[in-house]
Amino acid sequence: MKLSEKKIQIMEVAEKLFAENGFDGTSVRQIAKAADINVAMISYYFGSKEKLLEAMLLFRISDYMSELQSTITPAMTPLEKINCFINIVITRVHRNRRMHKIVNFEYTKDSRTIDFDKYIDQKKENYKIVEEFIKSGQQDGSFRKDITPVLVVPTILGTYLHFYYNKRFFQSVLTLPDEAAIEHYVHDTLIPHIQNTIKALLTYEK
Amino acid sequence: MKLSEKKIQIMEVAEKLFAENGFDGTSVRQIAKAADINVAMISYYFGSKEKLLEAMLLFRISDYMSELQSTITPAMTPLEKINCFINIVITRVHRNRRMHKIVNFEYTKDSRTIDFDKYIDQKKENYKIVEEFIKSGQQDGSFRKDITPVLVVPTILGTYLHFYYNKRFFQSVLTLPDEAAIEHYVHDTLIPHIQNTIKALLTYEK
Amino acid sequence: MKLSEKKIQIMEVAEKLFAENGFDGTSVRQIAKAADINVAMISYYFGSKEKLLEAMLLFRISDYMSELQSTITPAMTPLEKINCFINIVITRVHRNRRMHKIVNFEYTKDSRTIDFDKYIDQKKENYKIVEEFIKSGQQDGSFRKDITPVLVVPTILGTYLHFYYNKRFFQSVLTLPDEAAIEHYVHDTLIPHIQNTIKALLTYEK
Amino acid sequence: MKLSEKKIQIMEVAEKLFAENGFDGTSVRQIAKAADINVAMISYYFGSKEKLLEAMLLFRISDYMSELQSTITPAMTPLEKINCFINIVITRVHRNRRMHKIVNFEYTKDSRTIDFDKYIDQKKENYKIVEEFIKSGQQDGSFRKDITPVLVVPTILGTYLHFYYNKRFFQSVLTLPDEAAIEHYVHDTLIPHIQNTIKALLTYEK
DNA sequence: TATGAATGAGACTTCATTCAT
DNA sequence: AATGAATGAAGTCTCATTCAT
Repeated sequence: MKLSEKKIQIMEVAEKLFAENGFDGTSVRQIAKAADINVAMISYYFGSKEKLLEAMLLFRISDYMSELQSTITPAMTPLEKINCFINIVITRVHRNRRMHKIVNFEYTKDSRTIDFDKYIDQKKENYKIVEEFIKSGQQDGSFRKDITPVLVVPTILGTYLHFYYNKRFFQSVLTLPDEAAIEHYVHDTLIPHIQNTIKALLTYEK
Repeated sequence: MKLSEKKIQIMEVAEKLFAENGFDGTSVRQIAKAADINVAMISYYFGSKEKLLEAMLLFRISDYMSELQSTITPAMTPLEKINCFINIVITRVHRNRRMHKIVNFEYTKDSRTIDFDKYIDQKKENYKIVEEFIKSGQQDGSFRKDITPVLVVPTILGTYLHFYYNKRFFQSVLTLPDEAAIEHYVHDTLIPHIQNTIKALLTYEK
Repeated sequence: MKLSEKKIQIMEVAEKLFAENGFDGTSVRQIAKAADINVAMISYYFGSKEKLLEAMLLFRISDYMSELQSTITPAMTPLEKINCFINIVITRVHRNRRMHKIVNFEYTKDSRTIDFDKYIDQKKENYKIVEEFIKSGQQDGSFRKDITPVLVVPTILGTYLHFYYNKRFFQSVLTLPDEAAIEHYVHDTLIPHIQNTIKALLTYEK
Repeated sequence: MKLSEKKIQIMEVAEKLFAENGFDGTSVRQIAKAADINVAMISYYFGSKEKLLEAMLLFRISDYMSELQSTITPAMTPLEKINCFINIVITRVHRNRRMHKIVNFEYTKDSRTIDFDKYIDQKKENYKIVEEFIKSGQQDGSFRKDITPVLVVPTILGTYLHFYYNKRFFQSVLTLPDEAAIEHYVHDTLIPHIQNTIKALLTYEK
């Protein structure tokens, strides 16, 4: 499937609406109207509404690959690696926060008919990387040994996730008037907070 | 609105289905069928599908009040208070995880027409309590001073949230075959992990 | 069927609502609420919504009988009789304008299942009376001979009817702020206008 | 909104059914069945049942404009003008009697949500025209001065209205077996009757 | 006698998709 | 390749009535 400009435009509009109103809460008519195309185009281009979501996922995921390997070098200490990972992953997830929100919700559905395999693969990749970093830190003695590596990811992503899902609340509490302010807050305060938290968790001596 | 047995049954069925398939992804017909009642009963009892959700929220929230005040005593140290809070809140949220999932999603919708006021009030209460505990720990010198109290909640709840949203993944990775096993894991491992994390964050010396 | 107080109250409420929103546009629930009774009462008392309408008609019609014979005396001239008739009939119809509006509309329905026989009988009575008056006037030379008596009634009732159906319009044009003002206008201006019109029609020389 | 053949067909069917059974008494299913289209088409074409009625009104009204100005010339006497007006208006109203019946009823509803503005505008136009004719006749001395011009319209239209609403009664009394016979009666007898009545009213000397 | 609960039918509308061009 | 028209299914809700007490 080639990515004509129209297709991309449709996927971007769909991502926005799916994130705002949910997959079931968004009709193809809404998408068509917002993307200024004919309703029939969606079935015509993607086959169905569900396949549009799948196409959008693939589009976003392919947008995504292997920034990690090029910035995290073997010379780094395990803690530097973790910090670097947190920075890259949260930045990424924040950039693609809409897609992540959609998946997070749709993936848990019982009646699901959507194919999330590619997304799940990537997710597992992330878990593996973090586990490796932590284990190497545990081996060289810089990290505590009584940490379950697999639970570190929920703390990293969950903190961001909860922040984003309650965006409106934090906007008001932290006085973040617009998207730019949120952007800055994520980079200047939230990411350091998460890095701090994980560093403390991994290196704290009882 | 009195709570007849039928009403409660409908709300419980609805909660389950809303959590599994989303609010928009669940039809009143499905609910009626699963609850073994006539479709018209939902409008008859609650007025509308949306009001059913609101009634269910109130029902769950009223289930909920003031366990905190009776278990957290002034004699405790700030750290003990925080640990106690984490334990109670995560246990609670886990017990009502379906409701929280539903709200988490529905609340972010742009087109929302549902009244979440009571729920939000409770949420704000939680934030206030945590902030107080942290500030008192900061004053008596037991906690670091460079922590943003408001960001501690996302780390607590977000960790649980992310765990629950990826339940299937963790079930397979951590070999948790059934709900009982998950229950034990949450209490025996996840809650301590979160307590550990927060303790480290608050008391870690650079 | 005895006319308990409750029954009368229900019929009066029903008449008001039927006149305001039509028979199909009024639900038994609305009636029950407005009359402050249980929904089931309507079926229980009257059998059905349609039978309630029929009962209301009978109630109003029996309210109604034979004022004419006692006020119109043989000694009157035909014109006096006509004028007296106009006065009595318009006053009556105005008093029962709601019922007349309902009947006027429901009676023309194709899918009608309501029994209007009693009402129609009364209507025919009216036509006969007017015809008699006119014919006697034509015989004694006081009325023109080229008038179709049966068309005089539409002019009398139609003028009032059109006035009432466009009540809001006339209220604004004629500055009639409330029901009392309308009442006065009907008696002081509209009835004389109709009497004038009919007198002119019947006695005018080309 | 362009007027495809299907749309017109739907509007005509709807007009018939609304006139026969009322707006509330007619379901979109009935309309769809009678027009031999899918139920969804009504929403698809018009948006809703109410908007279908509004579209039908506009369609009929646009059918309607400015026959008056081309037939009523300044050279006519006021009486000729009035007679011409009666002829045109009654002919028109009779042609569109269904629409007028519908509006007459729906417009008086308290719970009304339908936009009748265009229709009302036209109605007001009619009133203005009649008033002008009458006033000019009163000025040149050919009409009586003690007539309320605004009450002349109810007499003109009300007479016709009452005749039409009691069609079945008059059919039997006047032996009018079919629509063609009614048509003739309206033109040959009813319109002259109304013209006679108004002429008498306006020119009669006490 | 009187009522709150409950019901099946049917109301209007919107849905994603397909058809004919 | 692209689209406006059209469709059947399903959505939520309200209806008048009946049931069980």
